[in-house]
Amino acid sequence: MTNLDGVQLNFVNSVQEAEKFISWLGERRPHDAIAIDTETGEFPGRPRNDALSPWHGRLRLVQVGDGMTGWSIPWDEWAGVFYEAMGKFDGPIVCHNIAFEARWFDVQSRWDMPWHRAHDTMIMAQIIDPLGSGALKRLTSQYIDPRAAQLQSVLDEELTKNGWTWGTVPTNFEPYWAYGALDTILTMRLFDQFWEKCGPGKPYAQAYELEMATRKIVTRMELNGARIDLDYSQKKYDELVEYTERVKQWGKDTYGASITSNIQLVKILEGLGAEITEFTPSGQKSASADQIKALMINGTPEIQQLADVVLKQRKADKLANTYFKNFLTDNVNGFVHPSVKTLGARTGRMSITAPALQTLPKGDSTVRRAFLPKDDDHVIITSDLDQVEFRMFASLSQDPNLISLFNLADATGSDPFTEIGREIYGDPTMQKSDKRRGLIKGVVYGRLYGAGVAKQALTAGVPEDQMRAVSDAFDIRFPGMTSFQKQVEDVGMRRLRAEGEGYVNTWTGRRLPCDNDRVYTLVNYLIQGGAAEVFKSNLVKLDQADLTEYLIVPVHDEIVLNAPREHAEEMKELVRQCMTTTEGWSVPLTADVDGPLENWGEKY
DNA sequence: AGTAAATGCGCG
DNA sequence: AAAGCGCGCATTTACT
Repeated sequence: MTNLDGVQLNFVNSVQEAEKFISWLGERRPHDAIAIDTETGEFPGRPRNDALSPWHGRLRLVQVGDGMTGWSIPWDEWAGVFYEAMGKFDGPIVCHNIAFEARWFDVQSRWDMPWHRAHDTMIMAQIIDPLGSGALKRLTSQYIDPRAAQLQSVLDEELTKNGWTWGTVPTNFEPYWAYGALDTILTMRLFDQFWEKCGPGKPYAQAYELEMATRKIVTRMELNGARIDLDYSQKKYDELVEYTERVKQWGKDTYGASITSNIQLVKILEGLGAEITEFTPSGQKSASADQIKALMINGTPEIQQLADVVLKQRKADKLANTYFKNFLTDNVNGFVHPSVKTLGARTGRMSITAPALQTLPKGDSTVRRAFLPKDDDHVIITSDLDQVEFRMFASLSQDPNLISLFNLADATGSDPFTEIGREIYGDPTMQKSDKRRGLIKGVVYGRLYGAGVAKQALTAGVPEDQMRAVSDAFDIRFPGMTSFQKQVEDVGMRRLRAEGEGYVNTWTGRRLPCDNDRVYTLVNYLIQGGAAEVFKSNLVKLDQADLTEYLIVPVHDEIVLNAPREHAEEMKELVRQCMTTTEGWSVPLTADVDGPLENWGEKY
């Protein structure tokens, strides 16, 4: 813990102050690094949320600082000083949440983030503590000086008192610019501490390098955006809303209650003689799709009709309001620019919001059809990793039989699950369409997620005895799977007892902790987290192949991209190579490529 | 009135 | 001995 005694906060609002700032910038300092931050706001009268979007809001302050001194520069009046300073400065630049700053500079300035010498203390914090909040305020209280939060509180009170927002507070209001300037100092203090764990030769060096490279690429994807067919989206939205409204009214007219209220729906169904057998986590009678589907099999004709209508209504509502509505409201000139957290999940997976492009329905093409290439000269191509988690699991388990079956499948171009099925059932004629393949997948993914045989049977929709037989056969044929799981859990338990926390380290050295009462989840974390890092490494390879400008969106183990119409086939081959990993694993981590497509939905 | 929790459902 | 992992979004209901 350090403290903030003696720090200096400055405001650039004159030629003299500007000269002092430029002179200060030339001084020597630890790491020769500076921190950069921005304050942004909505345009007066516009929605508050605009303050966070470089396409809707405006830059208000840009701040530069080191461990002891911070400068706030009002953007409208003194941007020139910032450009001059950045023209001279060639040392490391540290930000807290660099993606935010980089987007604003990209959209609203003629300065671009020099990623090759840039750092992010939020990424460092999330690697060091995957479960902690990355918020600067909290990190400052924990690592630097709890008093720093007070300045923020003063500012919050002043904003309220004066009726100001982030868009209307005067840039020369001292608590505002001082708060901004202090953030650079706090960022640099965090950097000093975190560098001890993330810098070259330190435990998290490889993980940090991978994350910074990923952040650069993914930020470019956010800026690229995804082109939306607005006419189609509007037409579908209108159709679907018209349908849902009509059905809801029918429910009211027929049953005098709302079929979109689950409580009321359960009452209606029971009134018709239905028996509810499913329950929610809190013990209430459930109106889930599974329950309703069961009623469609067992119920009276009237129950069946209602069940059918409810499921159709839910589907239409989901498509209209979760997808098409957001495409229409979120787009900027026909492109949606999603927000991607590159360390969104505790395992190191990414998560995407506004809109949630990782959750588009894949059962049919209705929603994905709305995603177009960026212009007429391009087409869409996509590339998916092949069973990446299972392949990593096989590789880590070092089970020779499992590994050789993957190699056999790859050599003959067949399906790994089918090869395993032939082995398990002793039936070399088994085909991919065989129903028993589902049980094989159930056992594999059940184990990857830590499910018991009962749950595996439930998911696969077969009797438990049948699933247990398959599971037992797995243990006999591939004993390495269970022994690997046991080993991971044993290490986790030992660490929990010795260090107070169970955890695994992925292949880059990243540390992934579990909840104390769920040590069994570590197997999944190791696989899921390791696969996320493999995928991120593939993004780096795509970047090194100069394909970043074509990238659209990452979906866990899939990348979607534009390809020049005339060179789609060459690009497919290049992408396939970048998405394939053969070094470092006993089973090749292969990838498939699809396209050329006129829209994302053509694949479905 | 605004926030949180519960519920349900979309994805890998 | 047994344990389904990780997310985001919309709506309804419960609570302050």
